[in-house]
Amino acid sequence: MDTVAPTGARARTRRAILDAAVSVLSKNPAASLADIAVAAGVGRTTIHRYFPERTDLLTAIGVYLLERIETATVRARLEEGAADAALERVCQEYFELGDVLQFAFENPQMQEWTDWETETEADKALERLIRRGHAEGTIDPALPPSWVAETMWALLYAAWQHTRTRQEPKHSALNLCLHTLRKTIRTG
Amino acid sequence: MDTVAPTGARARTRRAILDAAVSVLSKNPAASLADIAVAAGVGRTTIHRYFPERTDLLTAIGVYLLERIETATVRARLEEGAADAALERVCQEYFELGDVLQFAFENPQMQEWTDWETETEADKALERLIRRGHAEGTIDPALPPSWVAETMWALLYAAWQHTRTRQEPKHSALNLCLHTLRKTIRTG
DNA sequence: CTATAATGGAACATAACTGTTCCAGAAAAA
DNA sequence: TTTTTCTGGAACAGTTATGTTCCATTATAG
Repeated sequence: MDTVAPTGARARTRRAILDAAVSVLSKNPAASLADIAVAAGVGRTTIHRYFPERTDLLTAIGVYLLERIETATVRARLEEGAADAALERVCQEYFELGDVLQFAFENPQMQEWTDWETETEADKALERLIRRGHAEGTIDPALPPSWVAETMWALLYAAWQHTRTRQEPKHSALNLCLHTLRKTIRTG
Repeated sequence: MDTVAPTGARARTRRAILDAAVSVLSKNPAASLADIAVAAGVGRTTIHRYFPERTDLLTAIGVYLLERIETATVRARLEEGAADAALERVCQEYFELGDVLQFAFENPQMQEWTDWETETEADKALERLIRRGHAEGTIDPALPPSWVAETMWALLYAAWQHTRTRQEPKHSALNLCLHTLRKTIRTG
């Protein structure tokens, strides 16, 4: 029950709850804890054991998402190769986040639950990358770093949306996304 | 009290409720009717008079939004001039919708409240426009019409977001949006 | 095997929102 | 002014989600 020394079981159920919460809340932001409990295959009481109040769960989701974005960013190894290629790599990594993407977009209040506003490592790394692209000439210097980043997120959302409404396979949506991003950042 | 013959007052308060609802729900999709009533400067009872149940209000918002998008589309006069120029015009019109934009993005459930799925006149006109652009050569034929449309909406969202987080003035965000859209649809 | 940790479920209290009714007062129309 | 329409607020019942407590059961560790 302590927060310290999380045994295997505790860490596992905690994860299960968080994953289920993201999945359920991304489809219906107003879902109840009972809904989440069912999706997690867990008793509602158990959820309260891990997250005393609803807000505790929400803030935990916040840091969980940030972690996942963080690791995805690291995986893309932004410092290697040409900046535009690295940007495409990270775009692909983010695309794989799926649920997380949808959740973050459709729960703007997230920004209040956690320190979403304060710049994360991922944010900074991304900004560095784009500035490097500006210097290299592989990314249009007319586009501010923050705008490039926001555009990428927006295109990711559009791509995900595209797989949803149209029945299109994920890879073709991702291709459209990358193709569009490429044209967007191109110089000139 | 009848639905027919809406006197000036009735139409006015109805509008006030709808506007307040869009404004409030766009910031907090889980807001209560009491919150909306306060924002509208109206008693909660009055809301129930106009919209007996919550879902009635939500569906009404749905058609209201569709109407506003519809008129914005008409204003852009999509049939006139070059396709890419017309696309920029309609993008500007949509940008002006503000709240509506944010609301539509952050309430995906809207699609269940109303016939959001079924293609509207605006959707069809937009698709015709893009196909025309394909034929003219002013819009990249490699991009399916639905993707171009979704990209435009995504960029609009990004632009609006950009005015929010950064303090940037609206016009410069719109400029970035249009600039990016232009590059996106460019052939090649 | 035994002891501890972890879980699920029932039961309960509480709070919040929804939807309804009723009535008095304000606003508009006649 | 008189009449009709529209409105706000109070009061209420019903529903739902939340948060808590307790206990029996299962899994895990030692």
